[in-house]
Amino acid sequence: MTLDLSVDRSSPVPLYFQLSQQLEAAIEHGTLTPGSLLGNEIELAARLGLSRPTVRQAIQSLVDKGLLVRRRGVGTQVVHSQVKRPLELSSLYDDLETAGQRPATKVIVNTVVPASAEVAAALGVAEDSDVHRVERLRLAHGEPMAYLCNFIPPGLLDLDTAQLESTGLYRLMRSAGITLHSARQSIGARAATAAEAERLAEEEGAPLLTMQRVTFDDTGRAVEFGTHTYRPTRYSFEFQLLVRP
Amino acid sequence: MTLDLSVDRSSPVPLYFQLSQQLEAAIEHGTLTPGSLLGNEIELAARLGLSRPTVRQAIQSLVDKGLLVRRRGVGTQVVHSQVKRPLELSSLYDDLETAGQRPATKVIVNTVVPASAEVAAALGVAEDSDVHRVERLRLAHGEPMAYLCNFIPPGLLDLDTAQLESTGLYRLMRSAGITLHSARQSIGARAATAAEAERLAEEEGAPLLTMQRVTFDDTGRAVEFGTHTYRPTRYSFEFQLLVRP
DNA sequence: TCAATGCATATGTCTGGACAATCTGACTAC
DNA sequence: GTAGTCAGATTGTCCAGACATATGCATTGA
Repeated sequence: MTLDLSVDRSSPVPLYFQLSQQLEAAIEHGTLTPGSLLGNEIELAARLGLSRPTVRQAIQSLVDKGLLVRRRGVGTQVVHSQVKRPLELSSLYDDLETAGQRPATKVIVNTVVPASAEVAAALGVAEDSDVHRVERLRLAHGEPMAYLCNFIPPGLLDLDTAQLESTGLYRLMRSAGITLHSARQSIGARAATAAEAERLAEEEGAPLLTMQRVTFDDTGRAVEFGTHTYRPTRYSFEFQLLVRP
Repeated sequence: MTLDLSVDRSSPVPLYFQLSQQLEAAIEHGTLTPGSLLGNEIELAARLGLSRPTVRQAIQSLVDKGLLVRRRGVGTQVVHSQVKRPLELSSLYDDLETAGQRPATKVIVNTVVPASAEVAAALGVAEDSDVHRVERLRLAHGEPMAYLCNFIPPGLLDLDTAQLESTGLYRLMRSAGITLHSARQSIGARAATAAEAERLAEEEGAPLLTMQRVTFDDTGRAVEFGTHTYRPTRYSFEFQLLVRP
């Protein structure tokens, strides 16, 4: 069947982006069935009144997302597998919200402390200089799910306790004009200490999932250092990986 | 300082790739210092005798890797942060080897079994149909580090015990002509059972790091389903994330 | 029967331009 | 002095082609 594609040249949305969105919708919707060929680029460009580079740019963006596979001499195929979303720089809050769980946050600590050696190294600030320290308990359906301890360099954003309880840290940062760029993560496990067990309603010695993360903005500045502990019976890290060709 | 860039038009290596490699090397080597502007694309193209799209393609590939940031009206900047490598579809074997540890593998089980419901669903094969089952103990410096249980659909590759002990599963697959494309992973934690504790030289009830993974090739076929348990005192998952703009 | 050759097809690479959108900084007007 | 305006610089988007190269299939040859 011929796909119903069209572009609006009067729109400020780039043409390649209009096309890639329509193709992605068609894949998502099942109009483009997995394994089917997309039809060659030249003909597609002619049909839409676009140039081949523009069509290629649209296709390439979907290849990067893992939705399409190109084969020279063959064509462009729709990957047929349950590709969800590749791993994003997401916050636990957003994860929970999209999963339909209603996340709640209880701010335990929201203060300014001198940076320890570890925090100073992670954030790239001087030792003993002031940094924000935020500790939060994240709940889902009223049950504790994770304990989040974060350090934030001063002057980046207002850390209002009420705001911290109503949304996630990443969302606050983005709305403060910070462009998140990359993060370095480490995921491990260890036995709960007595204090941790108490906070998360677990037993001492119970296995906990741990995550440490340093987040950088697009200037390379560290904007956040976090040490999180999760209840493994309530949470696990799920993500999709793509090979870089 | 002016960067020493050049391209070899007689080489079969694409021009944009030659350029991106030289730029990456310069960044890695410190010749291009973090935060410095790259100089505008037009002038760079003229200096190298290339067209602007070619130069843009080279730069774009480094932007995708997170090494550069473009800003309209400003220029292209070298990100200054310890960007290592974004998360790749890597095997534990390769990870250990590049970390300088000498990995060893002991194949515990290498047989063919009927697929359980869980395995059949993950691999997309019929329940009770034959699949390979491989169980391996991965050691580093003679110490057990992880217990790997994998299921592989039949007919994909020869599962030779000697080969499994001398290299990793992913490497075997790649050399069998399989093009790995994506994987769906889940990382969690739980307490060790008596049997698991014994295999990994831990105590019963000790926290273990767990990973489940289904790997797909570029046709969307599932080529491997694995259930791994790691000793959290010896191993953690470390990776770099990039935001997709 | 099976292997080698050749051809059509599709993507990969590259060119040389054009105009638009955005950011920075300097200049001007109040 | 401050705010608004404008010009220059730079990347973003787009075009119309050209040739290279890998793939799959049909044809040809042994």
